[in-house]
Amino acid sequence: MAEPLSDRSQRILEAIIEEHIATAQPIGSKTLTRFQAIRLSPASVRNVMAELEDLGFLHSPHTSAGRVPTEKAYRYYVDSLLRIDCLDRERRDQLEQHYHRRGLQMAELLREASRALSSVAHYTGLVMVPRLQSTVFRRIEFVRLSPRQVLAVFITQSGLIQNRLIETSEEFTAAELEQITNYLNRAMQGLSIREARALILAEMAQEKALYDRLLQRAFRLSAQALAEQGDDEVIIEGTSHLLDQPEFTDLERMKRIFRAFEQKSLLLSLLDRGLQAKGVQVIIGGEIECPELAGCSLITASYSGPRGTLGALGVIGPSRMPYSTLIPIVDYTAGMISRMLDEELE
Amino acid sequence: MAEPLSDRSQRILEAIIEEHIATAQPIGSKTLTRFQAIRLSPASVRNVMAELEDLGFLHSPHTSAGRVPTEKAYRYYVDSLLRIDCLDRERRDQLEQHYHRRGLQMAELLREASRALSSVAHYTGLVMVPRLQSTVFRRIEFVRLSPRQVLAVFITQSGLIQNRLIETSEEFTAAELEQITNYLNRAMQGLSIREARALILAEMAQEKALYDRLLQRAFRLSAQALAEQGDDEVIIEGTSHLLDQPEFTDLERMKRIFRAFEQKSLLLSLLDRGLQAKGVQVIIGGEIECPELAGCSLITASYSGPRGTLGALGVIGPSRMPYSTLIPIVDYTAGMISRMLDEELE
DNA sequence: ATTGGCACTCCGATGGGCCGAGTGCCAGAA
DNA sequence: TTCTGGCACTCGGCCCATCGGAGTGCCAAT
Repeated sequence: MAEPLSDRSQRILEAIIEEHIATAQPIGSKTLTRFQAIRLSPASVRNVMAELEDLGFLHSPHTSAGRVPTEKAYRYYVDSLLRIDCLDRERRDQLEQHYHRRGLQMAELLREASRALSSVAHYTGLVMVPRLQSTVFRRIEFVRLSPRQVLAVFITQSGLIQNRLIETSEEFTAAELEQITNYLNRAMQGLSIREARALILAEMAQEKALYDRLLQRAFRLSAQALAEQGDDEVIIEGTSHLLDQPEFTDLERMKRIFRAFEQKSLLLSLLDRGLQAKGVQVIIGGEIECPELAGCSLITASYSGPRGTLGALGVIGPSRMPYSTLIPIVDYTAGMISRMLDEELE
Repeated sequence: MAEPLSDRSQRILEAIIEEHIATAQPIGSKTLTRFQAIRLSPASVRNVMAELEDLGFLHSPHTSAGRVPTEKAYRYYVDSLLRIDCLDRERRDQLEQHYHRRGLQMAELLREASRALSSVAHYTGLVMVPRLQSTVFRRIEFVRLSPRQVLAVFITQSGLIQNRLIETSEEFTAAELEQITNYLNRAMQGLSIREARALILAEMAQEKALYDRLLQRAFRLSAQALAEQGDDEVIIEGTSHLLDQPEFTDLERMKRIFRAFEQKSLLLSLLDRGLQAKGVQVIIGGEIECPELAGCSLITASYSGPRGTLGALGVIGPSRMPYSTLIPIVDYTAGMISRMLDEELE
């Protein structure tokens, strides 16, 4: 599996990849000789190219076209060749500008992040909204709206606020609600929403044993409040940038991609992978393991609040993407969001 | 301006429009003679067509192609020729299926509506989220999170729930917050959010006259809570259906449209127009008054909660759209949403 | 008023020929 | 052994000419 490419092969491969990323054209041997890094005749370059093709790094669309990098080449490039530039001043300023407005709610902040990503990167920005169920409970509050309607508001340690309208089968007085609120806030302190919910369901299972009628009702109420709820959890911005890519001439392919974008669960599972690793992650082409997104790559990074990882964000586009400029953008954005969440929540 | 088209001209115009909507092709005289409604020779049809072209209803892409309806033709068709079919059983069932899940929050309900519209109509669905500022205030509640953080939750008569995290410059005790809550709920009963905000700002202007220190702080707090806030107010679903339209071969045009979709404020102003009228409204081509959406049409209808109009929804796509099937779908969806909102909120 | 006929126009598909870019291979230079 | 210049070859893209079909406008006949 280990292919120790010679220094020369590496330089040529790198040049081909970068040139192809820039022009979207197949690259020929003569073009390459114009690079200073390559002081060789076209013929020599051709030999190397033939070799790289055998190794699976290049592909010829047809006999008399140049060569195009394969996904394997991009993988190798990202892993071994790429030196990640520091984010240049101009782009950094552009990114910063998006966050001037302070005091944004988390939801707005994340949307702004997606916009920032897409507009600075000129690619489609994705941001995964934190999964409520795995964040830590902080506070719950009930507001009585009418005899049979209660509004539950709960806040997580990471600052997510969620509210839920509950139709109750029995009435609660304001005083009862206050009692319930106090009890629950004590009982669920420090648990994740998921744990809190499990706790309540467990208690409810022993309901017969519960002599305290109020408690019984409290449990029922809070179970409803904490119920799993699949709100849409991926924010996509800048899909129109995809249309500017030359790859776009392939209509069918574009349709596939746009359809994939409408399946948020798909994107969610992709971003989920970015949650695992610490730094920036690059998923290339087939690694996405999703036929609709064939030929696409994804750059993701996770962001965190004061108490650990919250979610992931990134950009998506054709595999021929300027990894060296996009990686710092994604990285910086993730760091920035993390910082802003830290500040905002105590 | 009144052009009393002869019965024969009308029938021919109608046939051309419907055939063009179905096939996306220019229609020739011979094709038309295959319709039973038209018992004429191609030559006669040609005479009528020439006439219709002079009147501005038809357009020839070039000499030897058939004719294509102009926007004026679509306008005339929608206003005078179209008989709106009742929504057929199959489509109605499809729509109903989307709303099986009960107890949705309004935001989810609206998203589901957008999905339903797009998937049944095979067009792009738009739903405008109710404008908070113009809905009627029902209840406000403050929750103290930390010494300097207060969560404001307010609910409108129409059941919209909004929460806002407020950083306070001074501390509030729980008791103070409760007092403030009670006062505000009394003072703002029955006002729109906008009015409530105006009231508070007016009171604050006379701040010097306020001897009650608590009241003063209450005003400041609630002004922050009710501050205008431009959350994104249009839900778009099913953009990929646009890609299935034959018009899509015109790449530049599609790019324009997708870019327009990213400017939510644009769509908002369009849907706003739908708010004025009572029933279904059709906006055709140039009437949209927006160069990015040239050649597009929009079908909208308004939906309402128990206390009046809340927002608008609809579908958007190329002007060559099957108005007769889409209008009932939009109409039914608007009615359905209104009904569900009625039920849900008392 | 309607229709059949006819000449005309123009698009789009088809196919040949040419050009240029790029390749592989080989023999000779370094 | 490694590199390079040269050469024959391949193949896609472009230009152009041709041709058929669809549709039109107009006119004379019914």
